[in-house]
Amino acid sequence: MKRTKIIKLIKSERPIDEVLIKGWVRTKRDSKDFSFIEVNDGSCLKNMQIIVDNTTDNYQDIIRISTGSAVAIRGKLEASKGPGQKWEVVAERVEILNIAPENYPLQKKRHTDEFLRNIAHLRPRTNKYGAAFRIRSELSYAIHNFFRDKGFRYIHSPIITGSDCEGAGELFRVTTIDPDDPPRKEGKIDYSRDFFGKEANLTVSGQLSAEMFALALGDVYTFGPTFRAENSHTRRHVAEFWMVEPEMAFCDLEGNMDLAEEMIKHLTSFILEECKEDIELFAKFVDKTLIKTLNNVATSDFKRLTYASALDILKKSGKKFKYDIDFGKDLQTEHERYLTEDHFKKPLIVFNYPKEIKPFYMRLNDDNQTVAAMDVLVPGIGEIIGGSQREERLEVLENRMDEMGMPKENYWWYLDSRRFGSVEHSGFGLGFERLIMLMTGIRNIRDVIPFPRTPTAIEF
RNA sequence: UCCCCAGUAGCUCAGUUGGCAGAGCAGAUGGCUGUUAACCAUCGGGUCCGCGGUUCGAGUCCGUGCUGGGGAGCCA
Repeated sequence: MKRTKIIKLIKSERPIDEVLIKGWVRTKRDSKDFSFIEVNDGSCLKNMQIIVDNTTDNYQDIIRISTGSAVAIRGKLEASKGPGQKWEVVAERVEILNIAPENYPLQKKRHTDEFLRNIAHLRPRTNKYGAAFRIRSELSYAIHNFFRDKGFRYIHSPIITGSDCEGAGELFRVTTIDPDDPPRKEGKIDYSRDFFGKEANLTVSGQLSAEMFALALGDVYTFGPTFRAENSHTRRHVAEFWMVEPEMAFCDLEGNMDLAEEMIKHLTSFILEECKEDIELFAKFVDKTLIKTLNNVATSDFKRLTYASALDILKKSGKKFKYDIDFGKDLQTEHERYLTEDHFKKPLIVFNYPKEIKPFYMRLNDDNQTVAAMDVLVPGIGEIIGGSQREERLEVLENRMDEMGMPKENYWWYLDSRRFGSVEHSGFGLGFERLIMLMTGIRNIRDVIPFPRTPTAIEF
C-alpha cells in the first residue's frame, strides 16, 4: 500500500477506510485506554492526530514512542470526535520505524533561533522552519513562473569566474594549488600553473554573463548561488546566498523599475494566496504585522524618488542622524530605514545616484554627475534590489573604466558587446533570502537558508 | 575590521548586598475514558563557557581567552 501525504488527507471530503501515513512524531498524549499521537510528514504545517487503542497489537511498544520518532500508521480516516481538527486516523497498525532516544534535541515547545542554528540539520523538523522552507520553495517556483510568463529565458551563469567583475565585495579564491607547496615565479605564486591557468574565484554576480545573453535572447534572468567573502556580522549578510538577476535588452531605467515593482508585488500576492497556512504561522508567532505589511507591499505603488530628493527629505526631516548626508555620500542604513519605515511607510525606489559611489557599468546620465542606478528599499529589510541601466556607449564605458583604474584587457569580451550591435539595456539583482525575510517576517537571514555560511561557521 | 550584549540542568530561564545551585519543560516510574505544548504524583539530572586573580568565601567582583548574538562598514 502506498502512503498518503497528510496535506492530502486534511483536505479529504469524506472518510477513508484504509490509509497509510508515514512521518515523524511531534508529541504523544497517553490515557489509560488509548494514546493520541501527532504525526507530521512535512507536506504541510498541520499534524495528523492518530488515535491508538490499548488493544492494538504492540501497544506496549507504542506507549514508548517519543517525540522525533519515525512511524508508519495504517488505519481509517475518520471525523474527529474531539474539537481542534476535522479528521483523525484511527490506527489499526502502528509500525515503529525508528525510536528517537531521550536526547533528541527538539522538544514540543519553543526553542530559540540561536539554539536551532546549532542543530541546523534538525531544525527543518520544527513548525517554523518547515514553513520557512516550504515558502522558500514556493517562492522559487513563482519566480521562474513569473519570468516564463513574460517570455524571459533562464540562463545558467558560471559559478567559477576568471574576472573580478564589478568589485562587488571580497572574493573566494578557487584553486587546485597545493597551499603547502605552491609553484612560484620570482617569489610570487605562479597562477599560470593553477587549474585554469589564471586566478579564479567564486562568482559575486551573474550580471556580466546575463548582459551577454540579454543582448542575444532579449529578456533573460539568472537565479543561482553567489559568494561574498566579506567578514560581515549582521542579520542581513551571509557568505553564500542566492540571487535573481533579470537583464533586459531595449530597456531603460524606468522599464527596469517597472519590472522590479511588478515582480515584488506579484510574488507577494502569490505567497499571500498560495501559502496561507504557513504565512499565518509567521503572522502569529514571528511578526504580528506581517499580513498588513504584505498587503501593503502587494497593493501600494512604490514611491519613486531621485537620490537628490531623498537627500532633501532627510535634511528636512529634522531627525538627528549619526552620519551626515551630503551629495556624493551613499545613503546609510539609518537613512534608508527612515525613508522606507518612517517617512513613506512603504517600499520605495531611489534612483540616479552620484557616479562616484556606483560601479563602472552603470549608465552615465546627461548631467555627468549621476548614473542610472536604482535601489528598491523595503520596510524591515532595507535594500532588497540593486540595479541600473547599463552603459551601452563604448567610449563612455571605457572612460569610466580608465577613471576607476580598471584593467580593460580583462574585460575585452564585455567591451565587445558594446562594439557589436550595442543597445540600451537594464537589469537588477534581487537578494532571494532578503525576499524570503520580507515574506515571512523572519529577522535573521541565517534562518531562511538551509545551511547558512557565515564567517567561522560551516559546520553543516 | 570596529563597537555593544550574553554564556547557569538536555531545552527556556531565575539566582537579591559576594554566604548551602533553583523553577518550568524534556527524561524515567506510576495514575487518569477524547487529549490538543494534555493533566496529576514521585524520582534522577550541574566543569555555573575556559584560564588566572581579589576574598575567610566567587554563579555573582576584576583580567584574559573562546563561543554565540546585535549594531556599523561592505552589500543582495
